[in-house]
Amino acid sequence: MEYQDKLARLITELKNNYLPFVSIDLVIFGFHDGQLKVLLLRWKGTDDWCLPGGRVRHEENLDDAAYRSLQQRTGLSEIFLQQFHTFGDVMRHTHFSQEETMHKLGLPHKALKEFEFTSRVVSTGYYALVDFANTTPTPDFFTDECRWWDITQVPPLLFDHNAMITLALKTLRRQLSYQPIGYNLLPEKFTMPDLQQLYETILGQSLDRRNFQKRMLAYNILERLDERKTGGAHKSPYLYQFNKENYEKALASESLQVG
Amino acid sequence: MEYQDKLARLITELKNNYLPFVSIDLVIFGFHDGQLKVLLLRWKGTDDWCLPGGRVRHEENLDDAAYRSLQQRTGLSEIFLQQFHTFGDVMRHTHFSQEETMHKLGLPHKALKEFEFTSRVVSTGYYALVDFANTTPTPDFFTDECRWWDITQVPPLLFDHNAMITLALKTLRRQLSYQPIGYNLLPEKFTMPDLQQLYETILGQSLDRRNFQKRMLAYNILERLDERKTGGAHKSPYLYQFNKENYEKALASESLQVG
DNA sequence: TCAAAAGTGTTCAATGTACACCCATGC
DNA sequence: GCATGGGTGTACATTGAACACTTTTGA
Repeated sequence: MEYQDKLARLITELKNNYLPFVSIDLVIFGFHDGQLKVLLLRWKGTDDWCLPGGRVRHEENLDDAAYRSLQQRTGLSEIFLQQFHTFGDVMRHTHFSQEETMHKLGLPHKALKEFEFTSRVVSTGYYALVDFANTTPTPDFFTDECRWWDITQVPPLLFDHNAMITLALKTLRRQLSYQPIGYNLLPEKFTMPDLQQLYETILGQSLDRRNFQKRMLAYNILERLDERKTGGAHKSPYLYQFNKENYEKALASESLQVG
Repeated sequence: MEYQDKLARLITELKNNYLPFVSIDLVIFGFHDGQLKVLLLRWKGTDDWCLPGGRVRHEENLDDAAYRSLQQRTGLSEIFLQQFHTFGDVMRHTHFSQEETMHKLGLPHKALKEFEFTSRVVSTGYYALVDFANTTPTPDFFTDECRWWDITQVPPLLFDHNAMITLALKTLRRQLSYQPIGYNLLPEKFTMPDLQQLYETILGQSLDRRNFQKRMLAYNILERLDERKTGGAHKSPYLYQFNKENYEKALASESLQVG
C-alpha cells in the first residue's frame, strides 16, 4: 500500500533528521476582498482543520524551519515572518485522545510507537503576512486541502490552534502600532483606501479617512505615483508604493508611532 | 568519586525524565541601591558565567519548568515570570567547542555521548522580576556560585546569554509602557521617589519628578498611606503600597498608557 | 539657618480627533 | 446631473513635556 510505504519512509525520515518534541506552527495571514484571511489545512479524510506547521531539522535554525514550512505551504519567499509565542503546555495536544488523533490521521496504531505524533510537543508559533493573490496553498502529506479562511469564520481547530490564531492576531494588532504593515499584504501599487481597508480589517474598527492619510504620509514610507486607479464611479484615487528603504528602516527601528 | 557518581545519576535522570533538545533560560532581574541586577551562575572551577536555566520534564508544562527553576535559584514563589523569546539557532551554543565546554564543566568525554549537554538545544527565555532582599541565590550541580550582577557590569557570558539579557531588557522596557511594574521589585511600602528610581533604572534615563507622580497616580494602582518615611535631611515622602486588585487588573488588561 | 529633597499646579507644545467642502468619475 | 467616494485643510481636545515655588526635615 503506497500510503503506508510513504508513511513509513516519512517516519524514518523524521526519526533520523528532525528534532523530537520540538515543532513550529504558522499563522499565515492574507488579505482579500476587505477580509483578513488565515491559511488552514484539512486532515486527510476528515473535516478537522488546523494550522500549518512543521518539524525542525537537527542542523536547521528554528527560524529557518518556520521559513521552510511557509515556503512549502504558500510557494512564497521573501515574506514577513515573526515568532510570537512558544506553546509548551503538556495538554495542548490532548484536545483529542491519542486513538482519536491516530484515527483522524488514518495512521496505524504502531505508528504511535514509531514517532511521537501525538505526544507532547513544544511548539513555537510564527505569524506571517503574505500576498493573497500570489499564494499557492499546498497541502502536505497528512492533509487533503489547504485553503484560506476568513478570520471571522475559522472553525474550531485541532489542538490549541484557535488560541494560537487569537494570540497571533493580538500580536499583529500591537505590531501595527509601532511598525509599518502592508508590504507583503498588498500588491505593489495600491491606493490609500486600499491601505486603510487593510488597517481597518486587521484592527477590526473603522478609521477616519483624512487622519489616516495624514498619519501614513507622516511615516514617510509611501511614495505617491503619477498614476491613478480608474474604474470607480467617483474621483480616481492616487496609486502609492512603499519606499522600501524607509519601510525597512521603520521596521528595524520600530520608530513609528508607539501606541 | 562522588562527583562522577552524582553526575552519572543526573545524566540518567535527565535521559529518563526530561525532554531532550528543549530547555528554558532565565533572566532574573532584581533591584538594589538604585541599580538593576541580574542573577548569574559561575560554572564549577571556571570564571565563566551564564544565566540560570533548566530542562523540562516530560509531564511538565514549559511555564512550570521555568517557574521551578526560578524557585530553585531564588527560593521565591509568587513572582512575575514571562516568556520573551525562543532561541533556536543551531550555532547558539557553539560559543565554545564541545571539548572546551566539557572541560569547563569538568565532564568526562563519555558524558558527551550520554546526553547532549553541548548539542543543539531550543531554549525559551523567560524574564522574572524578583525582590532582591528576599532572594537566596543558590547554585546548582554544575555551578560554584550564584550571585547578583549589576546589569551594567555583566561580563561576556557563555553561549548566547548576553543577547538573551539584551532582549529581555528590551522587552521589559517595552512592558513598562503598558503594564505596571514594581510589585515584586519593591518592598511592600515604598515612596514615590523609590518607584521613580526603579523606573529610571530600568529605562536607563531620568524622568521628571512631577510628571512621573501624576502619571503613576493616574494609573490608579497606588494607595497613599498615612505614614511617611523619615530619616532624610528633607521633607518626608509619603509611603505608598500597590492596590493589588487594580494592579492585577492593569496587568491583565494592558490598559496603562501605551507608548 | 541652611541644604536637600518632596509636595503641588500651571503653561506650552505636540499629537490625535473631529469635522466640511470641493472635485472627479461612471452611470 | 447625480450618487459615490477621494483629495485636502482647519479647529478643537487631549496628552505629554517643561518648569517654579513652597514646605519639611536633619544637621
